[in-house]
Amino acid sequence: MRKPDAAARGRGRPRPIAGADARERLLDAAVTLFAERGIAATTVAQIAGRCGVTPAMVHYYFKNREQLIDAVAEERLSRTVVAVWAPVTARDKDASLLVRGLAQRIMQAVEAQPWLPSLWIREVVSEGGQLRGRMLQHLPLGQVQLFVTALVAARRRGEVNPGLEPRLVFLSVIGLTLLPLALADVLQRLPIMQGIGHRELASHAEALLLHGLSVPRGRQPRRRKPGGEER
Amino acid sequence: MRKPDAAARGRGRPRPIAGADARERLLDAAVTLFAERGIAATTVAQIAGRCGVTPAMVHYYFKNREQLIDAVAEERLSRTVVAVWAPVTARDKDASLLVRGLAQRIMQAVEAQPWLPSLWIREVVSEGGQLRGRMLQHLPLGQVQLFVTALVAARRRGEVNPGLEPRLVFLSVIGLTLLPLALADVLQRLPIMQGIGHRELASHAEALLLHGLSVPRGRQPRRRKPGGEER
Amino acid sequence: MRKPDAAARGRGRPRPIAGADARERLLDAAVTLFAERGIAATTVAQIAGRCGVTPAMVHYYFKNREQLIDAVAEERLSRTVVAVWAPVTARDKDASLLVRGLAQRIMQAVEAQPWLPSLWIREVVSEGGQLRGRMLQHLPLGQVQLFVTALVAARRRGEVNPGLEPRLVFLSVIGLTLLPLALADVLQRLPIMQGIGHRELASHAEALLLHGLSVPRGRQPRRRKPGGEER
Amino acid sequence: MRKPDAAARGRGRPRPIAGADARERLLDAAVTLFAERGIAATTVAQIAGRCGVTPAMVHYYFKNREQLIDAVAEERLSRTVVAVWAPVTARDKDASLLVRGLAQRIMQAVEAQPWLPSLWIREVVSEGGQLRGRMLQHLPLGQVQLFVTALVAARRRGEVNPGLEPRLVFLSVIGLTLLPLALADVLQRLPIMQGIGHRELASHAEALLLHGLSVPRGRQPRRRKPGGEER
DNA sequence: TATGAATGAGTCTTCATTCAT
DNA sequence: CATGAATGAAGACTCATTCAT
Repeated sequence: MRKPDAAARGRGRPRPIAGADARERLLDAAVTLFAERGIAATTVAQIAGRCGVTPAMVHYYFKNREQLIDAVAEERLSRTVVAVWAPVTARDKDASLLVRGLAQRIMQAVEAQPWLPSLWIREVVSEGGQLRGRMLQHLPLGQVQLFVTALVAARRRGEVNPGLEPRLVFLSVIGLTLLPLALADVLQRLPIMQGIGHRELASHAEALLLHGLSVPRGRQPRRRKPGGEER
Repeated sequence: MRKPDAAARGRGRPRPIAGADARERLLDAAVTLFAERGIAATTVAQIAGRCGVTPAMVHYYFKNREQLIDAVAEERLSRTVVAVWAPVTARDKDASLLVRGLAQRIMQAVEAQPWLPSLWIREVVSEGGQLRGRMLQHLPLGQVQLFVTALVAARRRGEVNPGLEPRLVFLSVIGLTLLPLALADVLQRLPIMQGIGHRELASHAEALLLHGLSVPRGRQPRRRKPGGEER
Repeated sequence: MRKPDAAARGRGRPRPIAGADARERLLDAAVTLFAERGIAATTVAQIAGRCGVTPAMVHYYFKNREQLIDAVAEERLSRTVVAVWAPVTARDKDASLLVRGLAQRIMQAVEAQPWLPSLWIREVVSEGGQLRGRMLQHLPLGQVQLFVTALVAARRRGEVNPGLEPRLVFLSVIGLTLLPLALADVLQRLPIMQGIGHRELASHAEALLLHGLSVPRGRQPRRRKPGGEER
Repeated sequence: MRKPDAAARGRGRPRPIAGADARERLLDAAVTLFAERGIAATTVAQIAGRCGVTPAMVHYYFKNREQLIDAVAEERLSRTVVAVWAPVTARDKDASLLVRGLAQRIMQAVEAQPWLPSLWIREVVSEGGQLRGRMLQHLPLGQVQLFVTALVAARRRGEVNPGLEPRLVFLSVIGLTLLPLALADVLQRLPIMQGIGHRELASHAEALLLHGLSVPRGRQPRRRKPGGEER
């Protein structure tokens, strides 16, 4: 257990494939382990072990544990976040399309980077998460702003449920996608949840989001009938 | 061994900071720190320090770090969870009321236990969370089952958006409440998010949930047209 | 060699004499080892080993290697320095007595603290010495100033070799005492140096200092005959 | 293996920083760093870095860290020592001239090799100094012997202060030159020591040494009164 | 109850050293 | 000559845990 190298060599695990980009492979191992057990609970030795190298190698490429985390934030998480938000432009007007697009890109990102939900939930969303600060700086604030602005406009035009707070919608999208996705593996183990996979999560979230976003009947412009809904 | 409280409470022994029993105060400190920085990043010494006692005392009361975590799960988290779910009974039929009730009780619980969102998000929802296993055993599965069953029935009666998966609804409630609440303190620091507090989060979530839960116009019973699910 | 404990226990070396002030014993071990091999070359484990305890104990008492060094500076070196300089008062006028007193107190200090010469030479005198900065703050500058002032006055009164720089005299004392003392153990191994011990070093230094300090004949006040001595 | 210089010198191979041979430049960097921070605190990488090469190059030229230190001793320190002692011959009889000569050559050596005082003080004089053993073997014992013998003779002839120990005189010279020189840079930072440079150190040391070496008045041959040694 | 002293097991980090290229 | 990649060994430091008092 002190030297997983010996154990790892010999098996079909990734071995020092000379020339292969060790740095990239270390980052992959790191991001996976960070998602699996949390950054705080992941040791440099574990990351190294996954790649069949010694802990010293990790320092060779990253100098610091801290800088390794930086690299994960910038070269893994950040890129994913950009990919999710980049398609949002000033020309997008339709609230439903915007929201559906965001949700779908998140689901796609998770398909390719299964570590995303757990890592985001634990290290960005949670108080004191180790990637919070790092991510705040790398957030595509411009796109988020566009997203919010478009929703505000649509709401003003009466195309969006007026009970919603436009600035919170993207958080709702995250809450309805990443959070259940982070729980996906436990769900599968629960007998009650049989048959629920990513596809089901996605369609549920989309149904809830899109209809929830739409304007309630009683609130239709011009056809408002009195009767206080939602408190 | 778990409860020297009763025995100790009666006497007038000298205590560093008069007040609640040491054991309870340690649990409070633990749950707070666990929420603030995560279980893995919290040392026994930090917990002890918060109560003005030595780490040895923590072992006196809990024997183990593991057992301390157990105690937090059972005597803090579990109770809160029960309080949230207990009111769900077999008699509840109205889906809206069920969902609204759940959401409101979650918000109330957070008001009293501010550590809830962070702790739940990081240690229960996240993969490998240290409270996952412990919570699964303490989940009021009976109530959850009632909740799901009621939704299934309501959906069958055409009172619920058929695009939704009844078994996922309670997850959606969590995703729309605890996740944004866990981010509340960061939001306050963002200029764009000025004016968003618990109240706004609650009303946004409720608006989204309740309307999202309702039946879309085109889907009203009696006017059901076959096929045509979203994707 | 990894665990000197086992080896050390059993022998007549200082063993965890319960109750005995471990902190003091650690400081003693530290100062000795620092003198023997230099601060940079002394590991925390070596210091602990000398006292028959684990390296963790060193951190228990000193938190840091750095703070251990601080403690050595303040609680060992500094005190010795004070003892050497404290007797200098504003009432001392006689240059010879001043210099002889300083030299003698240094020799006495070395008798009681054999680590003094090596430690001072390497860690205070040498460029980048680890005790330089720390000692500068703890130097009894007041006394040094008195010493210099007295010499300046005596020189002005014609009682001191005018070729000397009063501000450098105390450095000369150090150079003539601590430096040879630091070499004492090598000297003893050289056949040519047989019979030279502390006593001989002291009397040699004193003879050189006191006569060197005195006024050369050709420079006696009132009897000055021309003829440029000392360049 | 020691000298690829000759072979390399002829060619026009690409060098990071054109100039002296890499090996010589590494030695220069090493001796400088050794003086600045001590041998123990100097890493091979630091030495390499100063020359713009990789640590591996240091091993190419010196095989070992130990052998690098050897080379510094032999090819830097030793040469300087020889230069200082070489001029001492069996024909020198005058004690003053001998001592003054030694002192002056030391000062000259320091002018050309500023690393000398610190390196000598820390690594030769100090107990356990890393150059002690190496220097003992390279000391020009013959010349030292001549020096001592001449002083013994002069003392016997009544030309030298009889309170001195002839074998210790050269140590006194070192103590009065190298030790203050090692402190020179600190002194400059002290306001009290303003205006004290190498020149002042030299003249002070010479004044102290030469007069200290001379015969005290009361001790002049022919006027010796018995008894009455200092102390 | 409560603590101070003590430790073993680990974690991060540094560094001299090697080696294929 | 020269380097980048890689490592073993060690060193500082942390922490949960124990135990005598």
